[in-house]
Amino acid sequence: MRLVTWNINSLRLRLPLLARLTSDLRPDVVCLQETKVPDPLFPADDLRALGFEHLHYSGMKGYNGVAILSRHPLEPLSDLPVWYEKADCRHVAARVLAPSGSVELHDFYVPAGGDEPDPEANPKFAHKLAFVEETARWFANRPNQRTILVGDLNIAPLEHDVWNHKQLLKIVSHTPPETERLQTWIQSGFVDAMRQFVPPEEKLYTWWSYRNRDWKASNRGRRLDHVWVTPDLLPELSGMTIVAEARDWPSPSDHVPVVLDLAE
DNA sequence: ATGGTTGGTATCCAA
Repeated sequence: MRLVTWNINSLRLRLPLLARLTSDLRPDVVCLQETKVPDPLFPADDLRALGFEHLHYSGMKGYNGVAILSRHPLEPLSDLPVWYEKADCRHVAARVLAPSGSVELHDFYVPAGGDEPDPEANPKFAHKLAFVEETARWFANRPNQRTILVGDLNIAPLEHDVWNHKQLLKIVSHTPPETERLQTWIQSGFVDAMRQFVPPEEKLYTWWSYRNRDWKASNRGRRLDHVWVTPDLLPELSGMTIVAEARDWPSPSDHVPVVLDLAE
């Protein structure tokens, strides 16, 4: 099974890029974040035309929004918590009935957290910290088996998940309060699937800001997008690819797709 | 220290 996670930053605007990704890589399942489309306007017909017959999504006007697109049948998980008492379309989950064995799949879009890394002064940062605490607690209190958690978690946890560790310690996405909480979350039952393929001492990015004139030349990236799996799935992992060239596609997202291959 | 760009929606907010 080939799984992709991608913060697409407007699904409707980037449907042609999703079509390109689909024809280039033939994913079985695609998890999207920042779809920015309310459910009644979700482009389901376009996605079915790309081969994704099974769709599960949660979107709202203007912001956020997550979606799972699948060639295999989905059984949505309908009783998910409302994180931070805000129904703001940051989490969907479903059981994927793949021929190689079904898996439980969670697709997250964690709050970005604003600019000021102080929960007292910045309510967005307080929201982000609380969101990660709540999700960590929830996963710690349930059995996690054959489960995959993906998404834009908006935190780069390791030193080499950012272009300059020391400089970014005070920048939201790489501050200790965030990386510590992410650590607690992953320890609720997961392992970092991307780092199974690339050692922690190697730089690894999935996002490059729009604000750099030449993203490739400056290469000031961060690994904000993640793929976690429960340890029982480790023997089935067969490959991981960051589709960095997508950052140069016409009208790109600032995030690039991450591909995980699981054995047939 | 500052500003740089993009998308959705409405002329500003969020990232």
